[in-house]
Amino acid sequence: MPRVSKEQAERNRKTIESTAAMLFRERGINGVSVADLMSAAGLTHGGFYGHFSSKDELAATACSLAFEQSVQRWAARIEKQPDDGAARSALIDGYLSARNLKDIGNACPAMTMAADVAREAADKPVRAAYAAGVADLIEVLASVAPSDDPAQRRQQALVQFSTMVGAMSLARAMQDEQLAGDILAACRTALLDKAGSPASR
Amino acid sequence: MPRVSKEQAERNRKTIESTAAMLFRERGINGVSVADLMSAAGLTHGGFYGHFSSKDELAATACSLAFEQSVQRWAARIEKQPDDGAARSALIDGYLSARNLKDIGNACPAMTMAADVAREAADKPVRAAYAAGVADLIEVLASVAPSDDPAQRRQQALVQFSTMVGAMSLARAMQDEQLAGDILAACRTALLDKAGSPASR
DNA sequence: TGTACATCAGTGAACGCGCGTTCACTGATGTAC
DNA sequence: TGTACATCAGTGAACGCGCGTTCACTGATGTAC
Repeated sequence: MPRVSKEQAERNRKTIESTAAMLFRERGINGVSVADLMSAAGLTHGGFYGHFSSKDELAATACSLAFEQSVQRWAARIEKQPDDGAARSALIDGYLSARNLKDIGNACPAMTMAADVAREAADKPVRAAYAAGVADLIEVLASVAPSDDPAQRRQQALVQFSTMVGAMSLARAMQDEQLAGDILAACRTALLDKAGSPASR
Repeated sequence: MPRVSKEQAERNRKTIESTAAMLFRERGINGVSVADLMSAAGLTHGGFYGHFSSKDELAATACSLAFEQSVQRWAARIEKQPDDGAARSALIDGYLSARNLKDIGNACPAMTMAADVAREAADKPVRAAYAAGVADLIEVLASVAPSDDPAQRRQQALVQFSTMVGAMSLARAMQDEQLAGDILAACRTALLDKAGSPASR
């Protein structure tokens, strides 16, 4: 059983990272023990420290990975749309969907990890990873914002992103309540109205 | 030292509740141990179970208390304003202030406790307390929303509240970063522009 | 009002448990010849 | 290519620690007379 090939070891490391990226979003960093995580990755807990020096280090790596996946998913979605207005609508619809609510493990880490990160010490590596990830997502959002002025596009992206993150945070805490659906629907309507360009609607 | 008067015991209970309402917002429910909490309240941990049957029960009570305080603070602020537009501006400015960011223990529980609550089991008492609290805050917000139609006022309140909660969640996770200030400023500008009635500006 | 005693709010040691992390060990992998 | 052996990825028991909760105890409070 022990001593696996270098290729397999590297695959195991990637599995641990992507498993962590999902579980940390679903249950929070402190809600997933190293033993839970390794078991979900099909390994035993002792091997963890052969790949990472601490759980904190993995938290930062997993956070970066989650943001990277989100950025790529957004970029792919934008590319499929005919123009910026349609791209904005697609991003908003995808973000505020009920499907996204039920699949927290793959949802936007800016929303799922905000509280975890806020309560970590300022020098913990996960904080830097989170801040960089948020900046990246905002940049993507700004790249398709309606204004012609770059500074104003960024303002629009900041507001739109805040609304999206807040709506999902609130909706998730309600869960089966009807209020969750109301929040998502109201924000979807408001953001689409404001974000849609004439060309896209 | 032991056996304190009934009045003192009741005061101790209130102290535990209000201390929990602050600490749970600051550090999260799981980030505060019963011993931490009781010590902050000037007592020892063993006495806790004379007041509450479990930490879960206190979490619900503390959550309700935090929302109650927020609702009352909002109501008091609204009463001081000449009209609904000014009231909206005052609420938005207060919510998205840097002062609020630095005083998480007294900040809006909808934002500080969202992730904690979302990860609790659906039948935990804190979830019901949170959902009820959010509904209350939204009602207050809707009572001063700009539209004449009640249904539309509620939509406006849902969107505005989502933006406020999202902006603070993101800003808090950034902390000393400049991006935190940018987010708050952008949302303040956007919400005030949209929310301000002609009478108030 | 004063005395005797039952009550019970608060104390602090102790419980079982799960956490992050360490470490001696195992045996397939990778390498030297 | 085949053999001998060093390496090291993964295992699982063990560590110290802090958690939520329990409980025997203490002594001021509250009450019966």
